[in-house]
Amino acid sequence: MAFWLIKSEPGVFSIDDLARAPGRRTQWEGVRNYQARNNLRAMRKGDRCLFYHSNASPSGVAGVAAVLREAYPDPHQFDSKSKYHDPKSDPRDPRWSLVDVKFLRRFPALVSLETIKADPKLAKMVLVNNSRLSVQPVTDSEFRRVLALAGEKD
DNA sequence: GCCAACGTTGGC
DNA sequence: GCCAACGTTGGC
Repeated sequence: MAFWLIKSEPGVFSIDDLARAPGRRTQWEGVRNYQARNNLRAMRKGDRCLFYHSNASPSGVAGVAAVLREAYPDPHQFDSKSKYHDPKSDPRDPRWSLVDVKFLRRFPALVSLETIKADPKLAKMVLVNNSRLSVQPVTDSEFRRVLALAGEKD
């Protein structure tokens, strides 16, 4: 099993929104960055995702989701009314992908970015070193460390 | 709301 | 292929 971190602005879509969604699942739509897209395409069913709240006060990891369905073409790229529309994407070779994720759990308390930055064991996290990447890999030990900081067991 | 960091676009 | 201009992300 692999581990990832996925970002969402809680004002747009929070972990509570995921927990309330039908089937507690959602399409992880709108990724329009190639590195993030490649990470989506590398996800496998059952992989775990840290659900990160960005542009929040404070920002931080709010809980855990799981990959339910592996990457397939993001339908919004072909919808001219969508804000995710990409007129340059060819339907025969779609440029953008998404995965479906499902809610696993919400942490009792957010693991804030400040906490993560202050933790020597998390100094190499992509989050700390490339804060703009919206879908990023997380190592096994980083994942377990964030769970520990959240007061959770594996 | 500001602005640094970063990715993308397009002229040449 | 270089790089300046521009747009976006996201912390603060």
